[in-house]
Amino acid sequence: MTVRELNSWTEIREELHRRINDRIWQPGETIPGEADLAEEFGCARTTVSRALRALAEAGLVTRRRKAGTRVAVNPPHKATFTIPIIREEVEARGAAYSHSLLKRVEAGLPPQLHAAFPVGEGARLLFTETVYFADDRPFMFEERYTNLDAVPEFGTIAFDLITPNEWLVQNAPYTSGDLTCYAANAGERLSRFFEVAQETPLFVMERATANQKVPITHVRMSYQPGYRLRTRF
Amino acid sequence: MTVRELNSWTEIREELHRRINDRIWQPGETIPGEADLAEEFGCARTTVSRALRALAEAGLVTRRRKAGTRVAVNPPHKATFTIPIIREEVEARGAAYSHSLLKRVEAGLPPQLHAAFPVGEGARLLFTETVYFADDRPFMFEERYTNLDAVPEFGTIAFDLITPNEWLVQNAPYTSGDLTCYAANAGERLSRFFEVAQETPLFVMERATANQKVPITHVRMSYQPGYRLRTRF
DNA sequence: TAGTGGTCTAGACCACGGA
DNA sequence: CCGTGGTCTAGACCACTAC
Repeated sequence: MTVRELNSWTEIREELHRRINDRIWQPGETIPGEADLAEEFGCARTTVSRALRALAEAGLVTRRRKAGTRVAVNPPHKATFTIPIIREEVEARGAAYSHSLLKRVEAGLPPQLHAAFPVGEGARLLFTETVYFADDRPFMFEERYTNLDAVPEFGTIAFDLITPNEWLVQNAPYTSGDLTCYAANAGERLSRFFEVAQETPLFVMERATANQKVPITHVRMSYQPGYRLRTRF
Repeated sequence: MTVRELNSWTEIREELHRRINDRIWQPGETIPGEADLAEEFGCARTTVSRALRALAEAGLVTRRRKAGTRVAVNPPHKATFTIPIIREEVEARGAAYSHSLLKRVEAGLPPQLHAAFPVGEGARLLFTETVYFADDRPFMFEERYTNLDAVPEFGTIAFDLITPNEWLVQNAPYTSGDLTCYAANAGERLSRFFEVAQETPLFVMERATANQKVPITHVRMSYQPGYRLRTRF
């Protein structure tokens, strides 16, 4: 059997992927080192390294110095969601986009949010409430606390043309964050907005962002009934 | 001002990240080419390339040949969820794990799943229903259709020690998939399992996997009331 | 301590795609 | 066309860590 020379890292990645899928290398087994594979494929070690790094990022193999590269036993299911800008998401559905600022007031942080959004006691927070529409029907309901000590300019914006979210995305960079998804009943207030029963289940996302440990904003987004967050992998 | 020489790709990534955060390079602006940056930092172009690739994967910049590298205007919010093995998730909470197979029958695919799980008409499907417990309290309820034409051996397994999911993870590799999250009411059946009102909102995930376009399995996972899917970025 | 992956270099060629 | 990013090479040194 003649081994075809593979010299592109994507080809090598696919070949290694195939060997794992076909159980040529068993789960938990240590596969040959970079140098050996490079020799087999007739390419530089760097190229093999690139392919193996891609497989490691995908979770198919685990790599450790000295111990070598092993086929993952339980390849973790990883899924990357791209949280779209609401405006783009609505327009992608072919609907007309609009939004409306319902509330804008300096307020204290509800106690239950202290863990998720650790601002100090004396922090100045602006609370905003925004509804996003698709074809004049409510699409998403947003409740947001923003740290004015971190982004003072946020307090001076009229959110008629731009949304709080869009302004923050463009003007308040963040370095880390936390995202949570859960299900909740619409309840009294949201049931009126979405014109459904109070017991209607809604998909809710909460996101907190921070810049170098300085809390920027915390937002709860309640989506219209039937909303689905979807991704392929 | 003396420019400190940066010769590690992570240092360079951080420096470029800082310049973007500090608006030294405006959103939408084209930043210097790899060769220029390499000269500035006193390192090889490969190293700058590595740093820029990382920023591109994070969505902070967009890169195109000839056009160069631009600072992203609306950095997309990306979040990677790691869908854990239920056994590990339960044990990570310090609870005792167990599971129970409730049902196991060859069945046809419900019409509403045809879009998400495109098996042919004559496909042999095994339907399994499994409850996962944490400390003897129901944690997750799983309804699964598995394509026996793709993984015949699946039909011969007694799922007392291993769960359908674990068996598939270890024995049926997949190359692509689709993940959907939404909120749903418990309804009659699940309300009895979780011992809650029928109107209780539950967090639901549906996952379909395929190997080279051959559908493998479709699973709906309904989590206990109050469950939250969480990730940091 | 020795073996393995991780990284950096200097140079080269190539592929894409804007002008 | 031709500039830019994408990739490959051969070699070197380093960092981590299992043994």
